[in-house]
Amino acid sequence: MALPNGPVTTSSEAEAVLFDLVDVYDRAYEAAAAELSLSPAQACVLGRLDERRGMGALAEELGCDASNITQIVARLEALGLVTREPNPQDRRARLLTRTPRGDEINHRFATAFTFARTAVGRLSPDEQDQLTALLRKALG
Amino acid sequence: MALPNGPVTTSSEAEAVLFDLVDVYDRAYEAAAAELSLSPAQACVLGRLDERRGMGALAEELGCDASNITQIVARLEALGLVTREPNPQDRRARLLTRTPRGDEINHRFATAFTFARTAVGRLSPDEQDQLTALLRKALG
DNA sequence: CAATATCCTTGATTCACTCAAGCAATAAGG
DNA sequence: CCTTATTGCTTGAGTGAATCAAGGATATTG
Repeated sequence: MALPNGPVTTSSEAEAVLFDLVDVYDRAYEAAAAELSLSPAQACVLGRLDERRGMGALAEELGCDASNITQIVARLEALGLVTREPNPQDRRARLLTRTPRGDEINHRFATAFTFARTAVGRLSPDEQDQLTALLRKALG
Repeated sequence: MALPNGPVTTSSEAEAVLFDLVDVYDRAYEAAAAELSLSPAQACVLGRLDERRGMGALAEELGCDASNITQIVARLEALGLVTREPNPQDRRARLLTRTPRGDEINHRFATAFTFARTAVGRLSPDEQDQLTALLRKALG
């Protein structure tokens, strides 16, 4: 498990609950990935291949170096979850696609990662709307 | 930057905002640590040494292997931010203490990590209470 | 068509993390 | 006491994520 990101000394209850939420979320994500023998990074990349796309696009979206993607995708490819085909339009580029097995694992991951669903499910529809509004405001 | 933990396909707006929050929080934490040339794990450990304590206590609280703590603390010690003194009561154990410089860096980190403070600060006191209550309920 | 920029990979390095082993010291049981 | 755990931490080996610097191949631009 990755160490939690916090807490810094919290000066309000709201901050403390915020930290708790993030911590529990992150751990749940990691645990769900682990159930499928994936690292969080692998689960993340796999989850972003609903449509085929290039490595560069992923790197930009995820805010990391392209070589990091190369390396993560190489492992996903070795696991048979992703293919990396040449792009006919541009032979420098590669197009990433989930294999059927990749689709299945991704789906199982989405099922295993219940945290967000469960948490939101504890709230009534009205409360869900309130929460959404409050978090949007807090995010600025 | 660590890759984000998500999104899984979100089925509700609330889930999507939740993911956003976690993502922005985690990135802000990492960025604040980076400002002080700390890794998130180092910032985390440093932040939990308000009182002197042993390695085992930390490992348990953080839910990781003791050897992980050994290694992170070794780096913090090499940076002069933490000392690892023998425990007079139990000579197997070590007592971790922040050095004055460790205190200063920790304080600067807490100052640099504005995200939670800022986010909560965008809400009125009433809204903060609502958010706290909603998140507590969502966390179950 | 030459210079430049883009897409990705490789190699080197650092750090986080885990597991298995082991050492040293304390605690427990005969 | 004195063996036998058990506890607290470290070491070593291994994996993976991440970054940076360099480079190869293809596109694009002047």
